[in-house]
Amino acid sequence: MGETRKPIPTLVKDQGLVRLRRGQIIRAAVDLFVEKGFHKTTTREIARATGIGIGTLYEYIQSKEDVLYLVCDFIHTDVEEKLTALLAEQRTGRDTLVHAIRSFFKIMDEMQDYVLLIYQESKSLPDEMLHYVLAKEEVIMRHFEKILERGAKDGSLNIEDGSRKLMAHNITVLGQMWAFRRWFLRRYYTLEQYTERQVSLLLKEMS
Amino acid sequence: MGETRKPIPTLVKDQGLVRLRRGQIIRAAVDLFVEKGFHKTTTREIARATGIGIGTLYEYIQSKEDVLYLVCDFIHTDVEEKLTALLAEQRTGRDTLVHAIRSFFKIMDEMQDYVLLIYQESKSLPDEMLHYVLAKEEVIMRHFEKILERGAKDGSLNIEDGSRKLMAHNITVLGQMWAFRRWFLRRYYTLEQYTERQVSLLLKEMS
Amino acid sequence: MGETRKPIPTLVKDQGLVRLRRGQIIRAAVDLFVEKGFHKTTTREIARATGIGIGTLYEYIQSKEDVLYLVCDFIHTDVEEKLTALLAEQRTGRDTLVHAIRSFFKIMDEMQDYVLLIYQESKSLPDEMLHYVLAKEEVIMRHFEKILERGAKDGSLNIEDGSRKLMAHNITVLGQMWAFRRWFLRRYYTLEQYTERQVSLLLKEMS
Amino acid sequence: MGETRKPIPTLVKDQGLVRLRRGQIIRAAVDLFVEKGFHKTTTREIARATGIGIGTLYEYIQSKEDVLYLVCDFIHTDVEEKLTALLAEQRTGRDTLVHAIRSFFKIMDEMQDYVLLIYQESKSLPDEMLHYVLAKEEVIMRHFEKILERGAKDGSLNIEDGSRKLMAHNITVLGQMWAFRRWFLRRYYTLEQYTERQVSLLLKEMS
DNA sequence: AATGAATGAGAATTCATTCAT
DNA sequence: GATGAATGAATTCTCATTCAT
Repeated sequence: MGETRKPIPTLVKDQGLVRLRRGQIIRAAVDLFVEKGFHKTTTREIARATGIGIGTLYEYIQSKEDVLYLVCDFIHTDVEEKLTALLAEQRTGRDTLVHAIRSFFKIMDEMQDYVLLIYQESKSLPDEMLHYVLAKEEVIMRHFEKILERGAKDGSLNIEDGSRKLMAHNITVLGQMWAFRRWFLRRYYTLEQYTERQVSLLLKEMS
Repeated sequence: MGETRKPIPTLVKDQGLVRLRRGQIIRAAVDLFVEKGFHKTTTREIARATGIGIGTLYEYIQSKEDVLYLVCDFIHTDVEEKLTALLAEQRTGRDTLVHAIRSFFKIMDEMQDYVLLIYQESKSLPDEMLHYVLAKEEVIMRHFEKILERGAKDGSLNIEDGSRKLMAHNITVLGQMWAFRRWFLRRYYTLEQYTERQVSLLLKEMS
Repeated sequence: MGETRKPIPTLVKDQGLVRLRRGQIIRAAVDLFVEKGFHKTTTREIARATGIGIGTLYEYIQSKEDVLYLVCDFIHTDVEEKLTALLAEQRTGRDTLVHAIRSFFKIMDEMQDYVLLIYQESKSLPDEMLHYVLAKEEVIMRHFEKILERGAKDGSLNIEDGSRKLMAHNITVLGQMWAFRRWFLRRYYTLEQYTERQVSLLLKEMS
Repeated sequence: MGETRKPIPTLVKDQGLVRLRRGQIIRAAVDLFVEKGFHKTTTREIARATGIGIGTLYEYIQSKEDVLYLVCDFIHTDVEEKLTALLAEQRTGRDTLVHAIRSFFKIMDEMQDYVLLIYQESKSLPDEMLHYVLAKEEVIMRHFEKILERGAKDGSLNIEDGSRKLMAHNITVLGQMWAFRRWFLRRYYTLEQYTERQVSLLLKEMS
């Protein structure tokens, strides 16, 4: 597997400092992007919210798109870390899947704004960066794929090989939709209701 | 039920002319938005592609956002019309649903670019316009809801009342995702495969 | 002979207006460039001095370099027109040459600042534009070349073919140097003295 | 005669070190200026090419213009040194002149880029520095003036006093033009041809 | 003496919108 | 109704210079 992250050039040599400042930039930018969207956020606002000068901002990035990429990457990494942590305690087969779905939906709920952000703004990324972001998205899907694979092997999940990708895709998408279509879903379901019904739907297919 | 469309003010009195010119504007703008996105498309480009002067453009709209709204509304209306047409020949119960899903997925496939457009750009609409767009989205979902209702009544679909909204939502979303996540799905499935597997998944829940 | 001028794109359709406004822009810019140089003149200053808004300026040009090109082209055209006018009354042979040199040196004196401008700023032009400017420079040299050719033919000037380009070059350069090195020459010579001595020098070679 | 060089203030006390570092700076900057021009070269680039930090650069100079001055002065000094060396073996009268011209033209050929640099960028110097640079230019002209004077005295050159400055000026300028107008001259003459024809032209005047 | 992170004034350019014709 | 020239606020990004370490 190749590199999973595109390195963004910086004029600053001290790598520790770069990590620190970029962390500050990301935290400031993510809120602004959520609030006003990428296009309506100005670089000056990002700098001000970060607590640094506009000139300093450009010591750590090369273009406004770089900030968007850093933000997208940060969100994906965060999702993945949480997912990985939650899946550390690996039970077997079907149980793992149920557990994973519940966890993932919960994460999607917590990170609503960020999920939305990626869905709506990642199109503004330059091609190459977009590829990296989509690759990360796939990494997340592959978590579910692996669980499905395990379940198929130990006999607790009944799913043919050709449907595995699709099922992993569905799980991911239905989780993200809790965030993306909250304007609709929240009117009729709580997170728990939404989760349990989707779990039931998804498992019925695989019984 | 309230108005289903927000009237956009115009300086021109002749209603026929307004409809004509706006049609031209929409057709020009939709292609530009698909190609470069809403923000990167300029009003000048819209006017040029429409074949009218920039001043004339502003006789028919009041702001660039108006164009985006007209475009979104046009797309939704198109989807709905196609859906309505395809559902005119109403069979009963489960058959109708399967037919509807297949039709809807096909429409989503044909209108890929437009689905994408709405997913990515509707956030740029002013609040009020966004509400109208989301309301239209619901109208589409309600099509499926009604079919589900009919199926429940005639006994051919086994679905409890509380799950109906969710199911309609899932159908809609999974259809849209064929367009939105084509970068992934196309690698593994054809439209037919995707459709049949999703149909099978959705129906198993309701057997 | 190919096109002698590079067309600069404009957003304004009315060709008469374009000529008018560009004339205003050139007149404003040439003074600013003479006074502070190309790099230290801002586009806003050019707009202000022209009496138009910054946005309007960019309706008539595409970049700051365009203004520099327009200015360089204007100066060259001006020199050439003056030269052509002065040479209309064509005497023969050596007389014409003497007359031409005197005229040219006088023009160089009148246009000192502009000659300087071209010598110092034309390097800031994009490659293609620079070629057009150098081509114009050659057109001016060719005026002298032709006179030399005529003189050689009618026997009043003794110059071999291979030296003609060089001689035309020398005349042009020594004229321009009256402007370019005024900081030195003015201390010791008046324009008349400079002219007569150079004429004498140049003619001695060709006797 | 006054000072021939403007002292540039430095924060560093050790004079030897100053000379060393400034030498490095000049060598780095001259190439950059030739390649991209003064304005498009950044101080950061100069520092990097010199192999020192940007902070260190400013220990040895006070402004970017200082670097330009150091570079111009270096070039002039170089020209002068080469000229002086070549003229050490002083023959008499007319021979010396011919020898000097040939040498000078050769130097101009070797230093093409640098001659161009001075012609195009010295205008960016602050007034006072510009005066020093022009003074150096005069020093070079005076070399030729002296030779002409000697030739006049020993009878080998026929030139009246009032023309001496002009003749020295012409020699200098025609030499520099080999560099400055290479885009034209190179098409028709080699350095040797150019030199011999100019020598012949200049000497005819003085026979 | 050396360093390089921080800075912010300033620059070119864009673009939605207006309004006189 | 149609037009398109005029506008200037807004935006991204640069870069010479400083100063604490």
